Amino acid sequence: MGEIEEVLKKHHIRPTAIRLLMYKYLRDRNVAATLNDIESGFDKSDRTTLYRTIKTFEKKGLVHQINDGTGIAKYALDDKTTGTTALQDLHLHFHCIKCNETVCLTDHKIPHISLPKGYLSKDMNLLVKGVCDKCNLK
Amino acid sequence: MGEIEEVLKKHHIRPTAIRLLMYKYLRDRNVAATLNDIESGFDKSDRTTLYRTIKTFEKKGLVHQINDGTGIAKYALDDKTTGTTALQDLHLHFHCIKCNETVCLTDHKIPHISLPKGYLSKDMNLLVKGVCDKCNLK
DNA sequence: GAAAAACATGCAACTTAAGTGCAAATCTAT
DNA sequence: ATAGATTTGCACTTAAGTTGCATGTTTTTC
Ligand SMILES: [Mn+2]
Ligand SMILES: [Mn+2]
Ligand SMILES: [Zn+2]
Ligand SMILES: [Zn+2]
Repeated sequence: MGEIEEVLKKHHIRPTAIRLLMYKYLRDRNVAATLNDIESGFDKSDRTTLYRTIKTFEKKGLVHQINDGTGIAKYALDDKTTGTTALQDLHLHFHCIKCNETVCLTDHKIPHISLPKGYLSKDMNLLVKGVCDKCNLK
Repeated sequence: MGEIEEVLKKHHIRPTAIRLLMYKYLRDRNVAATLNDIESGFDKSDRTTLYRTIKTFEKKGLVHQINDGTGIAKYALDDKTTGTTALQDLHLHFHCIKCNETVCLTDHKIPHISLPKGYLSKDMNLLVKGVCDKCNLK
């Protein structure tokens, strides 16, 4: 029961009711969620609170934002199997142009990229657009 | 004089005054432009017209949209040094977190990426965030 | 070359995601 | 218990993107 509570506390997030619910929501979902998705997942709560909650999660390193080219921000829980959040940790994101869903391919890392002289890399995002396995079967 | 006209015609775009100006604007710029950038570059013209012009350019394969994570669409001319617009052609984009500018690194291609079984790739976007050469010197 | 059709432009209005201000509610620490 | 800090909910704002429609311009047809 207190398992999620522990996770939040470890990230210095006070475990309020909504935060516990949102964490569960994100954990039980296997695709990235927009704020609208999250809002639809809760009957009761207010959009602003959900917005600030996801931003708190993001700031505290619990979720990461994904930009899949649709212009609408999506969010997914960080992969906590790797203890360290190094730059090597950067995985690729896949956006399906049929079902519009976006997933983290956490074990597909971004290969090393060489940059022109003078350029310094701090972060990377590799987005692949195409058709996902589910949509491919149909 | 008719050089730009020829380029537009080749892409089945009628060479109106605004279109010629926007093409020139984009060509003489070495960083990707937002619609606001373009708007600021012209004293006279209307935002909607500029919007539809850039969308026409995009549809006809003259420019490509770049999503650099700022949430604001940017545009840059396609690289016409390579005659073919194949999937191999995909280059990487660099967004400087200091000056907020985004550039096409057209000769830095995206390396081959393997996907899980069933996934089909149609397009890719590799975005690197960091500090550009100009900002690095300061 | 005039008329019709097709396309481009400008203005206003709409849509929607994102973000802010502020007061009420809740939680934490003294 | 009280004071201080944080969280929540509601109203409102912002800004990019987009569409409808009337007018202007170019191209095609006859
Ligand atoms: Mn991810
Ligand atoms: Mn580019
Ligand atoms: Zn799909
Ligand atoms: Zn810079």
